[in-house]
Amino acid sequence: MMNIGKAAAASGVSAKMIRYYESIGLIPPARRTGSDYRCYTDEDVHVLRFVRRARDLGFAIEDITDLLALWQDKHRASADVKRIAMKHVSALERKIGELQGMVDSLQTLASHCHGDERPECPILADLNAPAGETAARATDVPKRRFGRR
Amino acid sequence: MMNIGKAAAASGVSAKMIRYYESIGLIPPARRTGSDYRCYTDEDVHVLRFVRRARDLGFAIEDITDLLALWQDKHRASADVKRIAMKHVSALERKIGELQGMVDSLQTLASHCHGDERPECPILADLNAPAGETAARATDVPKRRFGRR
DNA sequence: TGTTGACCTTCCCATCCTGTCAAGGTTTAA
DNA sequence: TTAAACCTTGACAGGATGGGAAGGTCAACA
Repeated sequence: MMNIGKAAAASGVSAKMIRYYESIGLIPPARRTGSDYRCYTDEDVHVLRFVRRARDLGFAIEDITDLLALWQDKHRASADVKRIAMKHVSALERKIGELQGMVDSLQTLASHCHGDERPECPILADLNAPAGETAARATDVPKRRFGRR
Repeated sequence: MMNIGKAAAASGVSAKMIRYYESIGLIPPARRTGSDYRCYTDEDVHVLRFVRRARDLGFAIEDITDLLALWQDKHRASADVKRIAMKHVSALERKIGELQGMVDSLQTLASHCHGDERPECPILADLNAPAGETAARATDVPKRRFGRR
């Protein structure tokens, strides 16, 4: 049995986030001591580490809820886990594609920019351009920018 | 001269966001009619389109502030523009690397997962693993997940 | 002229995850 | 006993965007 600070250090999840995960129901409410301190078992820490690792892999909280349930279900089908993972991989790849499209556009533009003290600049010229007439747009990706998750 | 709705349609920036950009000082306060309606010139719309395109390229509002200033500065040095753009490219590439690391880890794990009705699952086993002992971690990237920009 | 519907205004709330800070209670070690 | 190091809840911020409520304005049509 340990305090939230110990559990945070042991799991790699900050005390703040542990309380947050509890508040949104991702993890069950912690047991409390007489003075209302949360206390955690090694098993609780195990759960927190699971959550931490899943976050590091970029899973959304919602997915983690599902993964946790499967993790604790001894009769789960691995297909269910795999499906969640592969759906996430698709989302990641879509985002990578968006970002790569931005990189490509910018590099195309920058390659034509002198980058000296003169004011002429194809990068600004492109930003300037009425939609559709822009030079660099091999990869037409925009819309939602970074992950909203 | 047009209302905010027209300006939004003409620029591709929602009325909501036009007001927001004004509130944070990215664009100057719009002129108003007698009844306090904002009104915009074609030139104003031109600015909004510039902002829109820059957002599509993933630039943060802060960068766009700088780009707008350079755009309007006839004596700018193209090097200044290029520097902002390349800094942004670096940030994008770092993010791409992070996401790609997640994808690689997940695909490694998934490739060893039967994905059938049996419960054994290396994906869960990895999430389960005490930090450091995990199988898939050729690309050690995690930490900050999606773009916080 | 009156009504209707499509605009516009401001202000507040929510998202998503995380950090920081404040005010106050508890525990522990010196 | 006191000070340090914990813990508690609650509030606020941030980045960019959407949603909605309550109320004012304008244009077209009967």
